[in-house]
Amino acid sequence: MTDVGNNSAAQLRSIIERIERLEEEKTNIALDIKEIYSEAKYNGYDVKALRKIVADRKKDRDDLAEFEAIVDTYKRALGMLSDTPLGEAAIQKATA
Amino acid sequence: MTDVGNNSAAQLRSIIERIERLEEEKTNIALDIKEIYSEAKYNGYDVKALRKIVADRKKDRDDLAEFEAIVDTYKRALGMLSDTPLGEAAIQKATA
Amino acid sequence: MTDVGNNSAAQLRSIIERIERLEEEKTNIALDIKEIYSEAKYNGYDVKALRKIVADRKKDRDDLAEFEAIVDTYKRALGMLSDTPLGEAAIQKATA
Amino acid sequence: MTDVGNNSAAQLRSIIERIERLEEEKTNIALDIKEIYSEAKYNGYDVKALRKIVADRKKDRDDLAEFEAIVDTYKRALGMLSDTPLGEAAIQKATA
DNA sequence: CACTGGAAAATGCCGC
DNA sequence: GCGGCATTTTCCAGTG
Repeated sequence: MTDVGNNSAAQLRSIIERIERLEEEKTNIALDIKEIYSEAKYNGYDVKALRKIVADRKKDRDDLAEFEAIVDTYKRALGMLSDTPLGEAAIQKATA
Repeated sequence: MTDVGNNSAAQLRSIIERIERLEEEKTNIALDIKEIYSEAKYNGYDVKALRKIVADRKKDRDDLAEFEAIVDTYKRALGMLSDTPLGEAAIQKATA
Repeated sequence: MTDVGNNSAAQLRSIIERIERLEEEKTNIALDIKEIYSEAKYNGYDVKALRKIVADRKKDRDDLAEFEAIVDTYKRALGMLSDTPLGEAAIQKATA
Repeated sequence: MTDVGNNSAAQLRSIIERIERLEEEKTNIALDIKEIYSEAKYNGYDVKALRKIVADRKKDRDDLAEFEAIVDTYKRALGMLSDTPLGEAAIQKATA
């Protein structure tokens, strides 16, 4: 086997193991989340409602992020004007 | 608003925030995984094949876990025999 | 092998095969449904909206079925009165 | 209302009704399957075990399909060699 | 009658 | 940008 081959094998192993390590962490976190929902349920909360709240709040955040991305795009399009009163006005008009 | 109400609101807030914190961690880990795949792709690896390797290895682990669960069931079925030479022999035969 | 054993094996085989045959039919129908959605999408329909319509109509049907079950319960509770004007009036009042 | 509107409405109705018809068939088949499990349970079979058998057999079929897909890929990769003795030998070796 | 486990549906992601 | 695929979420029946 060549050195290249060895390196490739070692590199491949490294890739796979890093991924598996992270997948495991992800799974554990998912379990933690489930546990919180379970506790909440035990404490009388409606889990479905909780999930909806979390989802809605996430959607709000995503919408906000999208909005800010648009604002950034406008800012970039406006270039150096963005930090002048005129640029500000343009942005405010565009994002009203 | 009553104290109970305050407590409930605080408790609810705590639940939601803990979940959202964990969801964020989970998302970040997912991003890390994606990044590893991206790097691998950049280094000439076939991402689909890598995913298959990871999935197959996971499948192997799951199969092993299932097998061990069956073994545990057998062990339980054998009950107190399990700590006797006879029980040991039976288990070893069953799990060979 | 005993006759009982044979019968059992044959019976088991029959059970499994009948289930698998039905599962296959079910899968084929699911594929047909997917195809209709695909065609609809190709024709410019919003698949997500279509799915919602189907779900809502199903819910309506279920609600109607539930309603009719309640009516039946009332009718049964009212016994022979159910086919008299008085019974009708009672049912109408109860289901208003 | 325009003719186009009418056509669209009719088309939409057609789509929805075809889907609902198929959904109903699917539900009926699911009920048939449940009935078979119920009968089996009544006859002393372990339903959970039956489900596992069905699932495992399906898994086997899926694995075989996947394997054959890989073989097809190899065959395609071997291209025109496949109808020569050398190509045949290679394929047979690869799929042994 | 609430809970768990399993089927079905929906969503998001990836490559083409 | 779309279809296929994998994951996630929802739904529901069986069970204690």
